[in-house]
Amino acid sequence: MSPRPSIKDIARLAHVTPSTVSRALSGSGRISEATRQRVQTIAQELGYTPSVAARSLVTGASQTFGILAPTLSDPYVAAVMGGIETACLAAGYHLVVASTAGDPQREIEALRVVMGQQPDGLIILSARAGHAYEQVLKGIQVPVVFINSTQPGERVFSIATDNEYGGWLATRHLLELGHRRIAYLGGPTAGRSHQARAAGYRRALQEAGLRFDPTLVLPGDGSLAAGQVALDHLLAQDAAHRPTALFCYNDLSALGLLAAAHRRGLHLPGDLSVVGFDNVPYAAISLPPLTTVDQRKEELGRLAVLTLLAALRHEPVSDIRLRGDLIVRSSTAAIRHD
Amino acid sequence: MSPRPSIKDIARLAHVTPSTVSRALSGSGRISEATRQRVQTIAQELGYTPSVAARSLVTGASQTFGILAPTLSDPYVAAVMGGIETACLAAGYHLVVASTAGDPQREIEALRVVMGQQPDGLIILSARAGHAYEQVLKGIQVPVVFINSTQPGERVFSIATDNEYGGWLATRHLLELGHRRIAYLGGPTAGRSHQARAAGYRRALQEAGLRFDPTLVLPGDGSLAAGQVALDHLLAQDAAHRPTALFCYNDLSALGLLAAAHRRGLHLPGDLSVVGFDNVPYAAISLPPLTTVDQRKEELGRLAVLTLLAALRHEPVSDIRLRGDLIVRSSTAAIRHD
DNA sequence: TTAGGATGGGCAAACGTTTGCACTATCCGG
DNA sequence: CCGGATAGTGCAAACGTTTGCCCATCCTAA
Repeated sequence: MSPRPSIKDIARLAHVTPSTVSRALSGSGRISEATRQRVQTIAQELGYTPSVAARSLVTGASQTFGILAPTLSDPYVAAVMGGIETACLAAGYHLVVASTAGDPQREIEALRVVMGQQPDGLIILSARAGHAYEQVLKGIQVPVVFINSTQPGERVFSIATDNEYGGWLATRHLLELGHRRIAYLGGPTAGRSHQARAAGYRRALQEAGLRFDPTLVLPGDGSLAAGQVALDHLLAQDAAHRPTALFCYNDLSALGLLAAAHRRGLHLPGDLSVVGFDNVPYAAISLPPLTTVDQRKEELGRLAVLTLLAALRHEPVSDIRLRGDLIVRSSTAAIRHD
Repeated sequence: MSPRPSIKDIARLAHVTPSTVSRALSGSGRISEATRQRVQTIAQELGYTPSVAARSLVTGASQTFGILAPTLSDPYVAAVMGGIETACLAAGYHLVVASTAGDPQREIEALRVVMGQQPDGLIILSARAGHAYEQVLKGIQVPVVFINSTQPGERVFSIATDNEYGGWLATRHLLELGHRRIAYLGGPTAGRSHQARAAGYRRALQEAGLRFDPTLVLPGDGSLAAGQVALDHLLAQDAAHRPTALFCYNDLSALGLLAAAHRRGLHLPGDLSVVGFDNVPYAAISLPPLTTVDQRKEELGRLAVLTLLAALRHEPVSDIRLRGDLIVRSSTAAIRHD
């Protein structure tokens, strides 16, 4: 097993110096066509691949982006990663990933690990930013982009779903179907995304000339269980007062509610129209398939990479709010007039 | 924005040479306690992080594993990645990932990209191995481990779910519930995994003293649609002959069948017990929740890393077949005796 | 006192690449 | 026929680290 061929091996075989080989391979500099051909052929035959280590040592750029994510096994994260990966490959960048498991201690550790690779940029996926990052980020010289969270700092950018718009979109859809008593099942109360979605919900109601009724806002935490609890809550109300439609903070709680509704013999969307948020894979095959707001996850990832790329070229870049699309399925229907 | 501090900067401040700094930081070599302290303090203050590029250039090891996956957005891949990532971080290794999109052309490209980082090992997740990899793999000096597929070669290993066992497990569960007419909804006919699961199914039947009935094997391809088609197929048979239980190649087709069954008014598990394979996240919340064979995905990833680590230490390693667990939920029930 | 070992640290080479500079032909115009 | 531009290539330094080897210094024991 011979050691990997280096630029010197090629040089020897081609009867030129290493510098000529470098130029011939990179295409930069003035090189005769003949030499270029010869060198490239030999490189091919030897199965030469340049040493990134050596290259980045001298150029100072690693052609690598670092990714920090709470976990890789979550479908949402996975989808964003997919978008990141595709865009990176296209731009000739590599990806170094580390997961933080949501553990603040490991966040620091993961950041250290990733930075060790000297990435040219950093992408951070983290539900709750702040805290740990705040200080550490100051010591970082490369551009950073947060996905669906923000953080102040220079050379720090943000790509996020427009949650307010999404909430508005979902609610307007229900309004257009004729619903007037529309409830909102909330998410983690401290979360920005929950508040933004709630704000969109309220704006839509207001634009429709409806008064906001606080009793129609159900507490939740975005879990499956939250959906089931919420259903109990709804059924406890007397039928006359019961909302005819429900916008859920996310698909997970909406799906939990769907399952519970099914067990309780509630007919959807006849008895209740439900809209989720996220468009998780399962929403397409639930019973009934769930109307939801798609968080263009791949696009989030793609834009993050593009932002990094632009920042590296010192082009002016600004934060991006991405508007999702409403995916209408069968969990919503026009209100019954009976 | 000053350039990252190097070992030389520390050396200057500590009034020692770079070599001493290196030794003090790495803990190797004979260094006085006082010097070590001083150097480490200064390194800390400067926020020094070693240049992996320079280090791997001289040591020849990059402390990096390369991952090749068809995509990152698939939940199955994501789960395996999670296991890989955790194990890597624990071992102090980095992760460089590239996705192949299942495109043979891009597979080569991705492999080239990943190898460019000079990883110390390679993990390949690819449903269908062979083809593209066969030749390229020969030129690779580092150990390689395939997950859920195999490939001959030296320093090439394999970690795979024991599909035969899984098929046997699922079928035996149904047998223990009293079922005697048990159908199997197949997967992609060319796939090894499909054939192994089918083999397990047959072995279980045989052990129970039942004759294998080819008409109980339904063609499929592992898609949602396949499950729906399969249900039509089942309902077309006259009730007396209809199987009372069904083992599906994977959860996806099982879920497709569940949804179709629901639409057709079939009562599960009363009219039909269904077992899937994979334990996708959604299986836990389907209607009814799906009994399935768990593919210990995180464990697959973890073992892949461990195998690589062992191979790098030149310890003897062998391929691993991993046995999944049966997750009993509500889509299976004892046969009705009526 | 002195030889010998131990201890602490410096020197310099090496890893594989890139790139500014210098150098030699060759070519062109005058 | 000569001067200068230009094309093609070589030289050597530099990137940040690790590590084998050597050199002081100091301690210990005979």
